[in-house]
Amino acid sequence: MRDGHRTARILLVSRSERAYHHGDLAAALEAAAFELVDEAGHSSLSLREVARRADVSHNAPYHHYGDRASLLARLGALSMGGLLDRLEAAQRRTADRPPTERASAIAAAYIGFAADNHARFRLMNDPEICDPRHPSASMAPLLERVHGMLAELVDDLDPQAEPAGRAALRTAIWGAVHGLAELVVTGQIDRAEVAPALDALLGGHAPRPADPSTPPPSTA
Amino acid sequence: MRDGHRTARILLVSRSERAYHHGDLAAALEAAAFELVDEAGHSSLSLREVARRADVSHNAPYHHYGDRASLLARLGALSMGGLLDRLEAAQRRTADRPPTERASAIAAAYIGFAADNHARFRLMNDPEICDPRHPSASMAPLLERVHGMLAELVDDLDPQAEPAGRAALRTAIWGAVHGLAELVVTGQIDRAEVAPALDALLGGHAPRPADPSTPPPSTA
DNA sequence: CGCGCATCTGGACACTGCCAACATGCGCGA
DNA sequence: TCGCGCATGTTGGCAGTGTCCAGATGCGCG
Repeated sequence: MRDGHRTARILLVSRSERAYHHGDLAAALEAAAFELVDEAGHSSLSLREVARRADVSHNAPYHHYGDRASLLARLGALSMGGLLDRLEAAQRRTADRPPTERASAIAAAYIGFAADNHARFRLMNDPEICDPRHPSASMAPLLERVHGMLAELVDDLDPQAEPAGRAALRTAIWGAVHGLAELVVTGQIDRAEVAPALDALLGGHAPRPADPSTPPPSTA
Repeated sequence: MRDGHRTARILLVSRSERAYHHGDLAAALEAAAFELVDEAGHSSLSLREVARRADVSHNAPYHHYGDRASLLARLGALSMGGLLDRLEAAQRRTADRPPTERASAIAAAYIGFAADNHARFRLMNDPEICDPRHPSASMAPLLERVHGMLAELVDDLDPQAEPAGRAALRTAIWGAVHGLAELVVTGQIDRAEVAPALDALLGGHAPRPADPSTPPPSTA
């Protein structure tokens, strides 16, 4: 440390040359954490490595997140937000198209997000991190909106079904879309197999498999 | 340690009163590991705790599994074996019934296993542990058999579809069943919602939701 | 100006996975 | 039958981790 004048000028700007207070450390931590998650999955994420990448001490994160689990829960909620953005974009893009096409577009968006964000998708579906049954789940309102979209969709697909049948159809479709996403993420099926399967399921015409109009979500 | 005669007689039988060689340590380690997995999920499993429960030194497991990942992979393969057992039992039980009923029974068995074994189901579906793309995946032959069952089933359900359609229907059904299981495991839907959804999906009559004829798999 | 408190720091502890070196005793060949 | 090799077990050690504690820093408000 102390070597005569001030402090050693290490390569570039080191922590010692920065203001003591960071400014927006929480965001920087989340960005660094997403970097790690995308690189190697959330199970190997280390709070200390996050702090290192944000160029702060190993204890700084504790002033923004009580513990590792809280950080991961936050990342999960952010990821769910990213998924929801894609779903709503697909919904808007097909607002004036027939229901089957809308259903296909939304399903493709769901699975596309999972395929583009393996690690985040697994993170937000890990019940040890984001358990919807937990009372303080910050994901609850987001899940609510996903459910809402699904309900609306199924109502459009089959307007004259009685309530019980609609509920059953809703969870069936949800399960199928979610399951296909999971199979892609775990590498059990190839992404190319998704569109035909969706076709078989919804009967309608699935949109082109690639979905370039919605870029992968940024960290923010 | 040394307190006069022999060695301290600690409560019950301690490691020091046991034969130096264990006999079947591998099995004991797997049993202890499954215990931990079932209690708190595989992410928090610690090799040292496994060794402690098997009453051996913290390094003994390394002579049976190269590292933590290998132990978990082994547990994953064992779990997959348990699932396969249930599926084949359901298949045998409905061998002479109509295809839709057989499909319902097998789907219910799949989801029932997941519901009864949350932690093991998650373990064997974690791509960081059991990646089917990995060449040395010991689960490959098991997955093969699951695929075989699925193929046979879909062929029975729709005998005169052309190959492409059958493949699509196969992954669609697989995805739906897998997705419903995942939704139950992550707590996003209740187990009771499964049967109606399967009904909506397969059209047929699903078997009773509970499935008492196949007890939960033992550790072995 | 000065005080409080959110923020950030280094140090410490218990725990972990894994490596290296040594101990034990079963099984097999001479 | 002996004794030697090697799988199986042991203790010890290292680096890395999550979390707690006590102190340093500096922004904002009286």
